[in-house]
Amino acid sequence: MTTPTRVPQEERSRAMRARLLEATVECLVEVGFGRTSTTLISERAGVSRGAQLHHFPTKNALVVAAVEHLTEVRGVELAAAAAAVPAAHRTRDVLRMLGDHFASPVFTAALELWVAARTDPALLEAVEPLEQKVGRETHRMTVDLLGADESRPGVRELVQATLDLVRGLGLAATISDDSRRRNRILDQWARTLDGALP
Amino acid sequence: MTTPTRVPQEERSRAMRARLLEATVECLVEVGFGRTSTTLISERAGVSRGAQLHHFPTKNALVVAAVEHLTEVRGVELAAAAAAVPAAHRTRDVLRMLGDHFASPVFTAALELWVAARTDPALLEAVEPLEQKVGRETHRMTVDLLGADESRPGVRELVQATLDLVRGLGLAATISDDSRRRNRILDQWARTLDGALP
DNA sequence: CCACAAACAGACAGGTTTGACTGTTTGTTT
DNA sequence: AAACAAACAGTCAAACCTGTCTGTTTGTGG
Repeated sequence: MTTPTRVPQEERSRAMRARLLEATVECLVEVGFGRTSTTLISERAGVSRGAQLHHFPTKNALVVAAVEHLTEVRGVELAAAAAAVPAAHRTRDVLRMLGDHFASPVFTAALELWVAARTDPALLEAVEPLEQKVGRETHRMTVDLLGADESRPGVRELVQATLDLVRGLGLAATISDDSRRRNRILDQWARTLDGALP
Repeated sequence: MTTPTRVPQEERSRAMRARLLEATVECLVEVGFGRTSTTLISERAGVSRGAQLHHFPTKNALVVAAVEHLTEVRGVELAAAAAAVPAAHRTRDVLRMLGDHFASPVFTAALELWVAARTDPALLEAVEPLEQKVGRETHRMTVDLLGADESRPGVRELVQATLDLVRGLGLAATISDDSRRRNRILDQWARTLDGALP
């Protein structure tokens, strides 16, 4: 008796793909790349194996698409976080924001892909350019937020160091998330940076 | 007619285990944790599957032993590198030494285990304490090499930041090893550190 | 020299994973 | 409405991985 709600193919397809990509990222975070099987993903997404194979013929196709999706999400989250940084205590708060992002699940998922890609040429091909893109964008954003003058010698390197630092902190956070330690370090880094930059 | 060279059991056993552990680490570096199978390890080590299972009944036993072995190696390599740092340009050379270590294959292997351990309780139990130990030792060594005075406020955090920075640089190096970029960043950080520390 | 235990070798079963394949439903187009 | 294509469902074979098991060799203690 239910009216067979008509749903256009394109939308169905898009929803299905989105669910699969979301599930893939969730699996990466929760069980890691190694144990993330296509079966697990389809179960988690509530999608039949047939449908999954229809949209993503191989596991690699699915994972690569997930990489792209994740890059999108990371960009959006970063931009949102950047917009929320207040004007006062600029440096400190910018660093804390970066530290938080690089300790979040999206970064964890990216890390899993990053490490997996190291020994998987097909995956590397997808991961490397996107990661570079995110890296460049993050760098530009950070320079912007800090109001740093990159024409001065050493400034560019300090910003890069800052980003590599939060990456290192993010890595440490995946095993033992000690946000107090992280913030202490970042606060001190902020003071040092303020002394060295302008 | 060859004299059947008599080799005591203990030595044979030790050599066999060493070969297996070496092969395990090599596999971690070359194919990653995910694709590292017990079969692959035994092939690579030139050890029969039976012998392998005799010395390490389960895969986990083997990997855990490899973690311990790797920790040993990391400690030795770090100590050796530390001893080789010259007296002049202290800070710069110490940082470059750390940067090199965290971009070396031993770190790559440790990274694979680190990431895998995040979602593998049994592995985490073995990795976490050893990693903390290495972390503490590295910290102490760095403080020593830099002649830093940790009683001053902020100094401890700066040393921690330095170590997290090289960790982040090491992570970046696993995909695109750009040692020039790394050294530029570290050199600048050395200058900043020299200005901030004493 | 003999009995015993450790070290070693290789086959085998149970379980997973992947992607191919066949068949069914649903939307679109004419 | 009919023909067609896309979306979806579920089964299956091949490959692989792990750990058990049986059998053989080699060193060691009596």
